[in-house]
Amino acid sequence: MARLAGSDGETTAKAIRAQSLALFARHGYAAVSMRMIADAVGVQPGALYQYHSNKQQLLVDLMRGHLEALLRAWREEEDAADSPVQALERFARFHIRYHITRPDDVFISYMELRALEPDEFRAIEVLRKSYEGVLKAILEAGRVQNIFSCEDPHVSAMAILAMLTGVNSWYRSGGRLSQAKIEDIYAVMVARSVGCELEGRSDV
Amino acid sequence: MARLAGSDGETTAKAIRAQSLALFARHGYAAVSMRMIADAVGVQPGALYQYHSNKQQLLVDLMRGHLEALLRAWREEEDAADSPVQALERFARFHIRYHITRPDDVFISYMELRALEPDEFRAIEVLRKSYEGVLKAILEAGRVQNIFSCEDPHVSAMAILAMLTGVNSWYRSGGRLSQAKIEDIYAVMVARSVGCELEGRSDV
Amino acid sequence: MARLAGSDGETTAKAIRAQSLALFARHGYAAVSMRMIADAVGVQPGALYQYHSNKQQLLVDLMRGHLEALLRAWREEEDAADSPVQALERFARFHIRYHITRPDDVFISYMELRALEPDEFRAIEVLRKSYEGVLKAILEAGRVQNIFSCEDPHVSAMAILAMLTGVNSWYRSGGRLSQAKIEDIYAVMVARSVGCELEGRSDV
Amino acid sequence: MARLAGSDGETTAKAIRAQSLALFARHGYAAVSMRMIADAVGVQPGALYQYHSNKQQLLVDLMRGHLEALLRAWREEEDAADSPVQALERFARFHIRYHITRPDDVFISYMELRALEPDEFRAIEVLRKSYEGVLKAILEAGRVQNIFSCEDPHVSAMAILAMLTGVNSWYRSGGRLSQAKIEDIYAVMVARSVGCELEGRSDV
DNA sequence: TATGAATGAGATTTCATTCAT
DNA sequence: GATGAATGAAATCTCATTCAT
Repeated sequence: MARLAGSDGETTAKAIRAQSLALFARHGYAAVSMRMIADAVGVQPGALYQYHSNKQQLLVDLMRGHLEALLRAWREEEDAADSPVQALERFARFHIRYHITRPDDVFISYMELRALEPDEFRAIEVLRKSYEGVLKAILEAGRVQNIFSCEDPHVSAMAILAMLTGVNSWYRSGGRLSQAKIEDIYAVMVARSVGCELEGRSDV
Repeated sequence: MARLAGSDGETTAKAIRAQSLALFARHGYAAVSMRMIADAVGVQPGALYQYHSNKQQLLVDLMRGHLEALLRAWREEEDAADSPVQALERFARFHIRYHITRPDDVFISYMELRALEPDEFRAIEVLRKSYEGVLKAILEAGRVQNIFSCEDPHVSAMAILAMLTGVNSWYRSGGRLSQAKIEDIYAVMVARSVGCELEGRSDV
Repeated sequence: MARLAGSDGETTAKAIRAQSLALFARHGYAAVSMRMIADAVGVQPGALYQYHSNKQQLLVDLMRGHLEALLRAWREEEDAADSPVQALERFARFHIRYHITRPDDVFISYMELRALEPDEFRAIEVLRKSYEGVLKAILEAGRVQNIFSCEDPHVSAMAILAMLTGVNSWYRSGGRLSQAKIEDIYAVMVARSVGCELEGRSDV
Repeated sequence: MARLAGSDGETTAKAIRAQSLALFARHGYAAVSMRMIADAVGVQPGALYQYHSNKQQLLVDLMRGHLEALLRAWREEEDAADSPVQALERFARFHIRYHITRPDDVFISYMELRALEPDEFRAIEVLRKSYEGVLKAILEAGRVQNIFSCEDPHVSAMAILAMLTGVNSWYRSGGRLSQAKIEDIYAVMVARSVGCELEGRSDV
């Protein structure tokens, strides 16, 4: 019919983001239909096209939103005064903390890259590589200062990111381990993986 | 038309496995149609139903085949005489070696669990947990002998598996690093993550 | 949002007529969406419904506007003192001149009759037959005076109108032939088709 | 379900051609849905895609089929021994006879060119221009031999084709005039339009 | 007078699957 | 063992239209 009394574009836009994120993460982009999203939002499928020009663009908008927010958050978190060891710990803790609270964004931004058409893929890859570059720079700085025993910063960065992001594959909030404890455990493992012991935590 | 001269069920069966594996890995189960698989194999879609009763069962057959082969391979690899440190290194090297050569099987067996219907999911999970149990047992053995500094064998096992399997996300055969070198690097990182140094390799 | 400063109903009405005419002529009524028209006009689709109650009525308004203007123009052009030959030449020249400058109106008024619902169709047919009657009357007058060799005025009228209107299918303003030259050529052909030579133009 | 007992591809293919031709001619390409065609044929819409890869290709197949058959038919009809006057009469009679029995093919092949995408349009235009070239060659031959008073063969060809094809806009089989009589009338008009009288027929 | 949000219907097309041959 | 023809359901997306603002 027409606009329902009280309906509001911004509210609908947020609901579409939230519901499509949850559905894509749970079932995968290809397995989620626009009808499923519309049902979750409480509108007809056609209404989704007022907000995203097609299904692919909806996915792109979710990914771009996540990666841009992630990069902004790190820029606020980082401290130029950190030593490489401090920077590595800060990064590990930040990564876990940021990712653990947004498992759906994380999952689709890493797993649904294959669903992107070439142009969209390239645009998103730029953002993703930009974040990977943060960790690589930290490792490289530690390596040239002979603080890290890290033969190949690229491989180490990939391994560390895989390990850190892997938390999301098993973490459930309210589970046995607190978020802070998980940060502690992983910070130590990350440091050790480049040959460092974090001070005062050899007991972990 | 009837059977083409020279067409052969076993050949077709293998081609279906190979092509569906590659397609599911590249695009995801939901994004691959039976027609795409049939085209890749060189038959009509209806022919696929001579080998797998439906699309879901085709996926299950691929996963079960992979996981059963993986467990068989480990049983041939393991050595009851190993110390926990040796066992951990053997496991790390085995995991990388086995997985690096079967990236498609690995990928779909981890990523397409969500595409399984409940009954099929449970059956596959049993196999998967059985393999995770191998690593957990090694870690637990090292922990009780005070060889590993490993507070929580379950968390550590998940972290290590994530890191090891993560190789597949960036490894390309013929790349800069040999498979043996990658095994070395990861064996050291895995050992360090539980507080051990592998002998004679502090230079890695 | 309310009315934009400076927006003006009459301007919009004219723009809707101009743009819908061009789009219907180029792509056909059924292939043009209200959204396409709105985009061309520079308004939202809903705004179109302030001027025409629905898409069908928009088409009817275009056709009626054209046919009524055509009949008015002929009434101003015709000369009761003409002989049948003069009247036929006048009609041929008028038809070409009037139609050649309004190709879009002409095209949709002839081609989109099939898109009209029965009631609207009948109303438009009355206007169209009224114009065809003009030519038929001229031919009939020439026939009864034994000036035209024209066995069947109806068939001849249809043939002549098809030929004359056919100019629009290839004429492009600024092309090789001037409008006046085209009028000359067709006036001669029309006259000859009923067995007459126009005076002083046997060279054409 | 599956193939119905007794269903047969060639039968269905012909039915699709016949029904889509009739529907496109009556309502226009854009106004006809695949569902309408499927209903007329007596199959589900999806079955149409076994015969034509999409709606556009269905239209192209209809047009190409018509134009190729038309050119083949003329090649069998033409007689190299004809004088220009004889050739012109033969062409006029052939054109009317061929087109009058295939009004739907004719209509869509001339009117739905605008519905073609650029590549398809070019391919069809080649065929259409090839047929126009037949008439132009006849006119040109008569002009250089000073038999036809025809200043511009291209314009005359367009005018004559418009007139001849225009028959389809009013002819109904079983109507007042026989097909032979219509051929006679038009043959005379066409000849006169280039300044010739057909022998023994000045009475028409 | 016009917008912005939405609807309900329907468009084209693809899908997994079936089964007579 | 495989094809070729078809189904019934569902996918993505567009459409004309409505109406609170």
